[in-house]
Amino acid sequence: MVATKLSIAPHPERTFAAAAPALPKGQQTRAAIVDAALGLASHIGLEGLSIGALAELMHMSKSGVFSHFGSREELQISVVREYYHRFEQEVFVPALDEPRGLPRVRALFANWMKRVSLELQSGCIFISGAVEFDDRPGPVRDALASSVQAWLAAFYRAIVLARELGHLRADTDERQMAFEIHGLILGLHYEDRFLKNPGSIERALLAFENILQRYVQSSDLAAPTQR
Amino acid sequence: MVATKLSIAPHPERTFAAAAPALPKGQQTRAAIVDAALGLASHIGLEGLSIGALAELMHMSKSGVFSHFGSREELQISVVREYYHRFEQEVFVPALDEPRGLPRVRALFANWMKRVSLELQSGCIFISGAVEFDDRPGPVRDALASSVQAWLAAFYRAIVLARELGHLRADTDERQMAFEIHGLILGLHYEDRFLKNPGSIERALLAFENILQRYVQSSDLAAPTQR
DNA sequence: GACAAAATAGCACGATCGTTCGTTTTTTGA
DNA sequence: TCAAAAAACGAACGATCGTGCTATTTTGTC
Repeated sequence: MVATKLSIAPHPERTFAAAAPALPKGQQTRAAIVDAALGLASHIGLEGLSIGALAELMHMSKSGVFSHFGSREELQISVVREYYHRFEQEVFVPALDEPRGLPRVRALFANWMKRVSLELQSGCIFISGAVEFDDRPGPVRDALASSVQAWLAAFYRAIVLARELGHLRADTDERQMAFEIHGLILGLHYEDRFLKNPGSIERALLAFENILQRYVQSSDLAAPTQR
Repeated sequence: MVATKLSIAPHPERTFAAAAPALPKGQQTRAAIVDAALGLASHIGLEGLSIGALAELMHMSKSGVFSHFGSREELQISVVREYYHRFEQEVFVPALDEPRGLPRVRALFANWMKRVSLELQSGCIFISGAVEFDDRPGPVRDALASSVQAWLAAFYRAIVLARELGHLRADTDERQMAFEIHGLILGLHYEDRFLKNPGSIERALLAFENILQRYVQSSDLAAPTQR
């Protein structure tokens, strides 16, 4: 069985429209709005997203922006979906080039780190959104949570594969390992972005190697990526 | 022997009990407002704090609440300070009863976990606040960041002490160890509170033991707390 | 119990928010 | 080219926000 895509299903109707790039004007500006909204939400959060500020940024009227979504919630959901799509393309897809098992786990983590490192200047809506919506049920929370779960499940599956291939110790608890790596990413985001602690990236990389040392078969401990 | 004043009340009493040393009425209601605001901010965040909602909760007028602080910012700062004070009393102070070194590090972590576990139902403003204010300079951010830094520095010092006492390996990187433990707490908060993943507390406890195993002198690896 | 001071209430302000509605402009397809 | 459809605009709404005023009530002190 081949892992092709993360399990979440984005826009099914978009797949066959790729041939003609002549998108209708509406979809075109809608995409531009979502793009701008994504940049805005990265800095001030999904809750901080305001249609007025977005309209000003787009040189449009409030109602012009609004009409593309019908509600603020729908705008937020569109932003979450777009963010997820980019995350998938930048982090998950390229790692499929690596052979299954430990190399792919390493690639997934490396891409994840690369993305988070870039986001230390703007912010990650998977993290800020989690805080904003952990107590607020609704469709935005659902979109956010299912996106994060899809990514974490993909990462988890890569770890399971690595154990099955004998790259990890047979008694490896894959959920435990995924938990520890996820925590390390969150620690990096917190300590660099909020506390402005220098050296956080290096600490996160080292923490990953430390975790690997505990779970990997000693014979298979491949050298970490050069730097 | 003359009855001496206990520094700490033997049993929790209502804040407005008659035994209080005659606080001026103003300070009294101010404290009650901060208490209510802390509860509110735990759920909806420091940014979600609104004076109107707070007034309704207190059965007071908006201006009555407002006059105690002079600005919303001052209210937020007061909440941060109160939260820090409680954190210090519940997590840091009790751990001083444990002997220096590894036992104290264990106690600090155990108290930290106990507190976070309780907060999984409400929320931790050191975490939500970090996301809300990571990009927003100002006095609220300063109060928040210095509070967090004070706590993390205290935890770091306990680790340094443990290494100096020979409880940890001589080559222990204390900042690295503190980073890894902090990340584990953040992972617990994220996965339990937002993703509602069961078993997160157990994973966090196990992650702590895993980290300890890496840094502790093998001869000094005291048994983890019974359960 | 009187009186100054402190605490609280009541009201209104300007600003911003998401949203609705009717109109005008632009795009689209035959 | 032209009419229908889609897109964008502009103004207004009700609500909520923090905040500044001036009264009114409550408190603490002789």
